[in-house]
Amino acid sequence: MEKENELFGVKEIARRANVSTATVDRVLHNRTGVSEKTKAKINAIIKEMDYQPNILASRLASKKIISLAALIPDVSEETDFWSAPLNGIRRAESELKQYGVQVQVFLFDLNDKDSFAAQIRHVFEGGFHGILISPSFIEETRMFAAECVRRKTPFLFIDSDIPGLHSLSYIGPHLRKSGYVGAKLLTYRLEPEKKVLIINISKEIDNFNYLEIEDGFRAYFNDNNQPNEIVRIDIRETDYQSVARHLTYVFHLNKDIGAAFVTNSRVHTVASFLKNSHRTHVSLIGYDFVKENVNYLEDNVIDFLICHRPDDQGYRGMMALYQTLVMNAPVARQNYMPIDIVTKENYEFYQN
Amino acid sequence: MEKENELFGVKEIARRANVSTATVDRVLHNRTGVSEKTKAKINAIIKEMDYQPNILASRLASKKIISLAALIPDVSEETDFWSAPLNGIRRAESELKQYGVQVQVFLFDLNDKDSFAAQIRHVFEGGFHGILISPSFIEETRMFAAECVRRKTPFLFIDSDIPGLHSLSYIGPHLRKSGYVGAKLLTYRLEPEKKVLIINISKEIDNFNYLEIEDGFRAYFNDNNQPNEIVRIDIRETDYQSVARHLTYVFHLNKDIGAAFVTNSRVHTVASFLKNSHRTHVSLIGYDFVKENVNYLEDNVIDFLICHRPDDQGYRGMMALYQTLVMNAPVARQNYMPIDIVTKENYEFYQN
DNA sequence: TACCTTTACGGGCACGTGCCCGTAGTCCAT
DNA sequence: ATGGACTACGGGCACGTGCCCGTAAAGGTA
Repeated sequence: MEKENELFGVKEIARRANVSTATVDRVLHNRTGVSEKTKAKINAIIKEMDYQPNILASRLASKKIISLAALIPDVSEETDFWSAPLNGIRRAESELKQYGVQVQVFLFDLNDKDSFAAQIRHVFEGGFHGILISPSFIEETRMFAAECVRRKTPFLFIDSDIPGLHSLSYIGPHLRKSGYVGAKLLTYRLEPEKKVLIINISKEIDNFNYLEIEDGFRAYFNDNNQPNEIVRIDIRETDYQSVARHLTYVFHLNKDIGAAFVTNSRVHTVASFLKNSHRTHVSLIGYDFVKENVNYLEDNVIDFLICHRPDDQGYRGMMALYQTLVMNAPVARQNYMPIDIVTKENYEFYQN
Repeated sequence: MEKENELFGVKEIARRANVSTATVDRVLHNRTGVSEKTKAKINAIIKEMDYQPNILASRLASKKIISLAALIPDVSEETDFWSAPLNGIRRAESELKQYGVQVQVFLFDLNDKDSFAAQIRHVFEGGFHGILISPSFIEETRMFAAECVRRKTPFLFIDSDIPGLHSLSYIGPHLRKSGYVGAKLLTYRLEPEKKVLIINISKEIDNFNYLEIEDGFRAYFNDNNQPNEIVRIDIRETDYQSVARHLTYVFHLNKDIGAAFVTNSRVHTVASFLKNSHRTHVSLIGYDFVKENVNYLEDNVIDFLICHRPDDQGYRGMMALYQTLVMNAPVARQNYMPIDIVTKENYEFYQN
């Protein structure tokens, strides 16, 4: 069983053009030292036979390594959400290792804008060929993007997007639609006279993500003439005591709340409150497949979790950078992840 | 930026063992022609330095191609479900092409046991190195598996499993849990006095899948003391007229059916009936992301679709075969896919 | 004319592995 | 002693590409 007669290599091109493989190589990597005439001839042949370089041989022969950087939040005691993307990044790393690709991960503190900026500086010092970044702080990301454009370094965003910065791609959820799905699930069995509570727990003020999600959530109510009244609350402190205090107040003011929607992964804090205050009849939906949340899912306090395959986001992000740099294959500007619905019954099979 | 000093090749092993690379190679591929003493010495060195062969170089140097076969149902006018796994198989094929892997797909008619057997014969004539198969007919699959074992050809099942046949792996849903999830969704907003209808539409009698799903479905009712009465119906003809006739009868006998669960992708036929008979208030859940089903999802007739990433099943199946044959990496015997919940609101992002 | 520079190209080694072929050494039958 | 068969091993080419280095030809300068 022999490999089919694919003489479609540089040698074949060289043969047809009556030149050496070295000259073909120069054309392929558009280096200097080839006359315009020869160049045109070779390019014509390349195009005609739709030459696809053998990446195995290419990566084997090339001593150059490709170095990629990933800049994402560190896991904190608040949430281990980012361990999933990191996991995907590591998975990509081990796959790409033998192809001469090196990956370096830079972690920053989600509550510390300066650590983000500092790590960006470190990334630039490293002179990487491609960068994956979670654009957690808008202004800093803007400057980061500008510098990347200047250096012509491809970069891409995961988990949340900042449009218009010439990123190679965005890999993450369609947040508006995600909120839309949340509203569907939350109202699926909700009685019309009950109120719905939107809860946003976040220290960051300029939370672009949150606005998108809430917008989608409300859009569902409009589109479907959902009669329920919507109450919303912003909680700027993330500790349990503060959250409990605010929620106690809200539930005191609104006796007939039938369902609550938490716009991020801190839904477990709300779950804890509902359980402690014996309000588990309230439907609860929130985000992300993190341990604490799954526990409350198991416990029937959280009804549904919405997830966007964070592991895959990391993996695909790194792979997309590799594809661009090595095969310079085109990558879709928007790469929306599925909006997964996780319940007590199916979570054990959820593959992040 | 140079590649790190990894002298971890056969050359290094040869140097340390004071032999030539050819001898190391013989040991690595346990071919004959090496004395026991030398063999032991080389094996010790290999183990000590945890030698990882360079797959790039290996595949490049090897003229042998690896040929894989995929044996799956053809798309029919009844359902295009199997276009998704086929798609995943093609995706794997194009990725593996440059690694010297060839893929050949064999299609059979789901309604024709003989075409299945015939294609199995063709597969064996091809002398493939690894085989992916959808074990649609149990007896024929048994014989297939026995022959594979005799030939020492690795094979794996996708979409449904037949345990105990020494398949390399099963890649597909945990059907019992899948039925369990279906029951959860179906009863989520169901009133206690309403009845639940389980519908199985299938020409095949020995439908192992169906039994598993129904078992899981009923298990949910038991585990959660769900009060609803369950009515079930088997329909052996798959055309609309037959289905409508049977359903008309069932709905006539049971006035208070509040929800229906279809155990396979033919849920669209039921949806059509419900719509035509103005019974869209009945909650409806079924399987698989196929065009017709999505249309009724869009139309609010089907509430939820349960899916098991058929595309991914094909992709992962081929990749698993490749991993075993080339890197001879271990593959998990059971590879359960996520149980995805697809609704009108999130289907546009579902990536099969 | 002698020498230098630039342009345009070919030769050939390297990457790490697979594997064919050759051969020195040993043992045994003629 | 000669020949044949077998064992245990080394040499070396090939896979397709990257890229260093060498060089002939053309053109320019003193």
